[in-house]
Amino acid sequence: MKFSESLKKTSDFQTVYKKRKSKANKYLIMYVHKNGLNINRLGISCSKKVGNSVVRHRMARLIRESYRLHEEYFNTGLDMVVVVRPSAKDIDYHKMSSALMHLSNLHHITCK
RNA sequence: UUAGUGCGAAAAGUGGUCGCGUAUGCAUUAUGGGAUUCACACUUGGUGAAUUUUAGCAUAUGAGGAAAGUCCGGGCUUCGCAGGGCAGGAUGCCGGAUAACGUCCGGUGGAGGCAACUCUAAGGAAAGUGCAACAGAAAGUAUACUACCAUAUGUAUAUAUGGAAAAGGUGAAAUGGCAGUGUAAGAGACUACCGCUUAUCUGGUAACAGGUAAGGCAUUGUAAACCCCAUCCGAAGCAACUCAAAUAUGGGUAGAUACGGCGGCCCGUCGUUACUCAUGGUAUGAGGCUUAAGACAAUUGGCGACAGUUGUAACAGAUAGAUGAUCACUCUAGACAGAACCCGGCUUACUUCGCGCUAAGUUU
RNA sequence: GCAGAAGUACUCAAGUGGCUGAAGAGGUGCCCCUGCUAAGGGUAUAGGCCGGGUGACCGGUGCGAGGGUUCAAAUCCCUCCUUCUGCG
Repeated sequence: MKFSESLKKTSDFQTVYKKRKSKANKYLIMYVHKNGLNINRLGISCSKKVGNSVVRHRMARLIRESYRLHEEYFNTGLDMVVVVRPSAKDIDYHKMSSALMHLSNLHHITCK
């Protein structure tokens, strides 16, 4: 990913959560927080309620792939945390991608 | 064909486009990629040159049979260590395999199944201690409620004394089983068969099996109760541990009344520098990290687990954690499920296929 | 990844082989108190699930699940499941 990194520290996750700026739909919850840098940082959270390790890993891959293919549409300077909800465990890439872009539009962080 | 039982194999495939980890190579002052223009051959597209822009590009390779549960065993690392014992824990028919095991293989006894076959914590209760509720006369030193027999009293019922432990009843379990002899009634009191115990013979490495003789039945069950006997075990775990080590702490040297804050200014007061050494081992980085008691094939030995020899290919190694997305085609339409130091097992989850064997039915 | 603990009525829980037919507390039901409610006091039955009975009640099963040892298991042993905790 050219303009982005992953969000790694637990404290980074906590700062994003504490802003309490969240939007949600049936499959995902998204938290957004301005980080003051010129890159985006993406964090993915997927609890054990969603499924076993194979399912959780697949969810993370789908979100990362959808973000990568739509990367140029996003504004820069953002920390994002995407939480996967249990109803998302059976969906395919197209639904996941549309769900992610839907939340991004709700947050007004896309530039096109 | 149906039902069952044992063993083995695989874990969708092919191609295009975009994307990720690792290794190697070439680059990081024009090598490679992208874009534009021109030329060549020309169906998409390819090759060469120039300009411009960018930091990468090319090749190879990349999750499992259970990677899972963490139930056992071992390697490895650190700590401890002259040697031994106690405590604690584990195992427990016999023989073997193995680095080791609670695993595996081959046997013995027992249990289940018509059978193929499967299961089996299977040492010791005459070393000692504990426990056995309720019921029952009595639960381990045995004992006598009903009922039986004899004698005495008595018409009889019944009462007292004695005999005996077969029948009834209780219980999970009642002091060998069954038949006969015997007797007042009975009893291993005696006899045959079976069981048990002891001694002994034969076969077997052994567990054990088979036979002979004697005893005359004592010696209930429980050791997944304590325990006894035999064998084994030091503890912790890659978040182990090793190396480098910012900051910090302490010391030394240099430097200067320099700079900043308080203040109108001076005085005063507070804070601040550079280099170097030591301590300690945090943030962070690197190692540990993948070639190993390894896999596959052939062959030799062995009933087998397995061992020996030869040959072949030798590439996951991430660190908030890499295998994905999408399009097309094919088929049987794809279950359970993701490495985290590494191996050997066990257990659990689960899809499909093949082969052998057993029973019943049908056909020839 | 490694190491450890727990699971019993609706809730908190006692119970370490046998009168558990499951103690105790909270909660629930009824009554008193009050004009009404809360608080307080008194009292009673059943305790989950299945089957039978008009009913009182009766039978079976049940201590996370499944096996085993034992005459007998919530308790002892084994294998799974779920929840929680610690280690940077």
